[in-house]
Amino acid sequence: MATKKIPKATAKRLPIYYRYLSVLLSANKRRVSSTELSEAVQVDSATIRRDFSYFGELGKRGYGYDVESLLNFFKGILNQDTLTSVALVGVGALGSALLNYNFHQDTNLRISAAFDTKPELANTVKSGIPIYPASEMQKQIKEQQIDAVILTVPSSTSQKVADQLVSVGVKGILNFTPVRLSVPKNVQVQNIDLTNELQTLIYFIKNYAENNPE
Amino acid sequence: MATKKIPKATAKRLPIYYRYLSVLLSANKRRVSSTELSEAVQVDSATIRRDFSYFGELGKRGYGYDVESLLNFFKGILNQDTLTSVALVGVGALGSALLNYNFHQDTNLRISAAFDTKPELANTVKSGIPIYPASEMQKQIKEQQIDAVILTVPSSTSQKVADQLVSVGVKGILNFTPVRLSVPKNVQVQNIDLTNELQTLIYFIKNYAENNPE
DNA sequence: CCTCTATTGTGAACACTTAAACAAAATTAT
DNA sequence: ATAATTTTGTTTAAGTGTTCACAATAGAGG
Repeated sequence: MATKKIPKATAKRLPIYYRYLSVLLSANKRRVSSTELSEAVQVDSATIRRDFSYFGELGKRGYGYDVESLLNFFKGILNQDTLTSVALVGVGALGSALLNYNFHQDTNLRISAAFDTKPELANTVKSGIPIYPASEMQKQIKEQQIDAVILTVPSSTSQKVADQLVSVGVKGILNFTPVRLSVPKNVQVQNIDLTNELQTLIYFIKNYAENNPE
Repeated sequence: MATKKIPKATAKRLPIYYRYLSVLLSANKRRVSSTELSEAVQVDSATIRRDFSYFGELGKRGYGYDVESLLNFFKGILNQDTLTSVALVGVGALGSALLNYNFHQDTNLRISAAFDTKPELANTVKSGIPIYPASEMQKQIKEQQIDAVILTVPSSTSQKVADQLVSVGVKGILNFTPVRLSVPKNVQVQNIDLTNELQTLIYFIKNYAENNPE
């Protein structure tokens, strides 16, 4: 394991830091303090320093952090020095939008294959990504050694598809279906439930008017 | 304010409970225990009981919870007894997919208007939702008294658009752009950063693999 | 009726997360 | 060179969230 146990809350903020550091580097900023970072990413400066400290002493007292070396450090932590290929399963409206989404612009991530059951989509190319028939899903995922998949199939089939993916070695699923997938403990699931997010937002509007959650 | 202070973590789980209770009711289940719920939604049963207890004593000892009355109770809590209209700003690939997404199927939420700067989209209808030119955004939002907005514009304009929305009384933004919006404290922002989610998933795969297949 | 069983609701312990505060250390100014 | 300033890294404390464990209690079965 590359690093020792980083708190989950910290891990979830790493991409936020990474992105903002890229912005700073593009703007030719040499150094940055935790206070400056704090304003931009809206995380308390003490939390930022604490987060960084899990990885060692990355800054200099009285100076701050060197943008370029910090960015390079996180590049390693976030596996951004090698290209990671992911697959997308379910080329409906949302799936198509994600095929078109430029993950590769900000990160060293790309969707290298998509799968769908609709015969008319089989063996076509969308946003530069080949779409294979569902029947080839397991074979392709094994061959391409893909271990992360974006799941945008209908809810009714999501558990079945997840089982198939797990059986060919997929280790992580970005699950856009509202179903709470049941998978082995060594498989990571990240849920993005759009309806829930919207419902939660409305709830917060009505009930937390004074505060600023998240 | 409808309810006393509900912990944020609890609030975020309410839509999950709500959805599963709907499923149970459709399946004509009369009663459910926290243990059963726990398996379905993958939240510890004690956590479920604690969550419910913030709203009072909703269950019966030795029996569990009555599905229908619990569902109706949460329906009120989650403002599901009245229709809530939201707007969508930015009809690109992702915006279009969300216009097509059937929020109204599971919830009493619908997108009632969309806005975009592209002249060719102005005054057209997509997935049954009217698209207005950006110039009419503030007027329409005021007139329709919309207080929640889905933001799917390019990053470069997101803060500017957010400011415009806030100035006409928008109280909540579901922000799909990677920019951390700066808004007054009484405005809620819920961020969905697709790149971050994918990056975090990859990080978890590499660093939190427990290697305990079931 | 009484006994047995199931399951809640919650006090208390534990775990995780955030943030205040400040000594230590490096930079910057004089 | 020295003093003033800045800003880190970390100690400590407070705040949030989760889970255990069990008394309290409702329902079911004699």
